[in-house]
Amino acid sequence: MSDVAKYANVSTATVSRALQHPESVKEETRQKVLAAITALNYTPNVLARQLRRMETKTILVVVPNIENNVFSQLLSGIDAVANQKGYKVLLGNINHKVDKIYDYLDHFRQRQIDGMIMLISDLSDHILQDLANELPLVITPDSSDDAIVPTVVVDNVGSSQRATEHLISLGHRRLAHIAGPLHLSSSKSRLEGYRQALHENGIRFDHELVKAGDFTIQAGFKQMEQLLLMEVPPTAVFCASDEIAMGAIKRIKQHGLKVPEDIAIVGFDNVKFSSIFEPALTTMAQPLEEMGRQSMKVLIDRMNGKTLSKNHFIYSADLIIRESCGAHLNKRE
Amino acid sequence: MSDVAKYANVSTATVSRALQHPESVKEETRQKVLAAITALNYTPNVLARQLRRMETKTILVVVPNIENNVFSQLLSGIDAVANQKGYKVLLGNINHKVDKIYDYLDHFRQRQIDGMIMLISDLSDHILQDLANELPLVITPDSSDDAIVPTVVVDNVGSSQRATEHLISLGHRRLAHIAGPLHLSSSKSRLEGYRQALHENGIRFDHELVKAGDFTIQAGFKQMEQLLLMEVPPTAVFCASDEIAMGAIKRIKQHGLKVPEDIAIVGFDNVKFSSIFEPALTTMAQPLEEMGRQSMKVLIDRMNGKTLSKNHFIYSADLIIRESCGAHLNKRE
DNA sequence: TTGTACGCGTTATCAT
DNA sequence: ATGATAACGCGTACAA
Repeated sequence: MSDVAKYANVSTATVSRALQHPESVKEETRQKVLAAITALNYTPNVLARQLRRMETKTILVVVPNIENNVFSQLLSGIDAVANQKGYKVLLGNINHKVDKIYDYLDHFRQRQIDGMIMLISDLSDHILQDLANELPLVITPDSSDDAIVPTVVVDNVGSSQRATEHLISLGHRRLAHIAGPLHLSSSKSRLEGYRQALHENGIRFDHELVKAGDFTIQAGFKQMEQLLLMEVPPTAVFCASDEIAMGAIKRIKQHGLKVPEDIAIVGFDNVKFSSIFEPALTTMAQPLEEMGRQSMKVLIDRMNGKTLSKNHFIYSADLIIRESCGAHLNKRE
Repeated sequence: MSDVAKYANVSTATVSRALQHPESVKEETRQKVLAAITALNYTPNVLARQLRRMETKTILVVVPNIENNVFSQLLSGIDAVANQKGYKVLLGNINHKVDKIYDYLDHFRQRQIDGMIMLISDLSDHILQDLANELPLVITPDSSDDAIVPTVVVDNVGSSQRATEHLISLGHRRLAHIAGPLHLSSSKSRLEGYRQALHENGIRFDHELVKAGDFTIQAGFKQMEQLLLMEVPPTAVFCASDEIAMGAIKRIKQHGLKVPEDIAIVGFDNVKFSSIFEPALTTMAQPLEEMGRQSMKVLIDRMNGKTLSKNHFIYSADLIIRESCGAHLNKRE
């Protein structure tokens, strides 16, 4: 930079200004500086700038597992607006080991990041709160409703209620639910939506018909097995994720039954493969990429010190009717 | 840091030494410093350290599209060893827009990254070469064989040959190939493997039986359509990716034919969903996570200035036999 | 073994 | 509108 200054016959301060606050510099000198810069092929040292400004223009995204399509879609949205706004995104794949979050927290303590988006909610509320007091933080897509931390979520209760009601409208009265890990609030909310749908339609809630595991294919397979063992198995199952739904369907087929003829299924997420699965999954589509974008936008506002009028952004999921629910067949009476 | 120094009655230099070169400091003073550090709850400012050392301990991973399971698996492996070795990984999702790579190159010019792993090979060889001269660079999993840049790849030719030979061994003589984008060397190599398998088994290579698109389900669907239109359609298809295979199978079913009875299919990648697809995909499994790990290891060596005896690391893919190839049925004669 | 002092490349403050 | 200078926090050459 001092070379540039010399070459342009100005001080380093002016060079800096020409780049940072072009309006505060005479057009003529600005041109001189610019010329010098290209002549010497100078690029600013961002490290020094960061040290001076105490900011990194970098955010950290903590993700439970990149290989899950849900998270990669969110990540994709986050990355898109981050780039557009000049932020870099640091990947924090904790691979389901919650403890690893603490390692990443050091990044912040050492001022290596300006903010953070968490794609996981396993942390207790007060830890999150402490964190949020220290640095700009946004949580998505799973968060308890009463969090004071800004969140971007889908209306899990309402969406699940609609999914369940769709099955009810198809004539089902004996509906099961395969939930995700019940310590996650999204799982709890989806269960709650299922329960409300039953309630409003005068169907008794039965504990036996609710199984919980994690969000994987394997869990769906295993929980469905339990359901099939019942004296009177359900005629429809609302699954808390598409992967669960796929696992469940696989198990049903193995049992010699058909989906949706014998048992109807609705999933959640609208994961990429849900449309080519057989039968194609009826599912609740979360606008994941959009939610990722919004998370980043909220975070940026936060980092810029804007006090937001709104802290929680709630999206609604779309019911995508395909084959696994049986809506395309004759309705039952 | 100066606070720590004061608290411990030493100079800042000693504090620094106590942390960087513990052996060059008396045990007693080291303890004093450590005590002061915990007492004041001091954490070093990494930015300043980086400025001083001119290194960031950060690498950039350029990925064509995070939502693709192949890349997220690689990323997962990269991230794992990066963390372990104290590196941060910056995500560069270019979303198939090759031009965006140039934006990321600025990160390097501005010394924001120490090295780079590219999960894409669309760049011409000499651009890559130029890049590699400027900074540590590793390319995976798609790269031309003659690249001077370090690469971590799968043996595409050999693997594809084995995949094709598997179909031949099942009695097929009229085999088609649906390739990926032919400007990618991995696509070219897979086509070459297919060709060699035919050649070595005395089967004439027929241009008509080779279709190319990209690696997506949609492409597989579309290319299979062409194949089905032929007067004598193939009895087996080797697909350059699992997604292509899924699309192709979908089209075949729509046509009223069965897989593998009427047409046998082999895919490539062993993507997560390939095992629950119906029929379950026979495919070539790349050790993607391991390849990601290896890429990061090679990059670290590079960044440490080690001259590697070996620049190209070639993994072999495993043939995973499931249902889509028909091996579980009676063999044809 | 430890302290002094400089420099890494910027940017902000204060003068001019 | 511009220049001189201090400061960001650390690591290291040199001196002691």
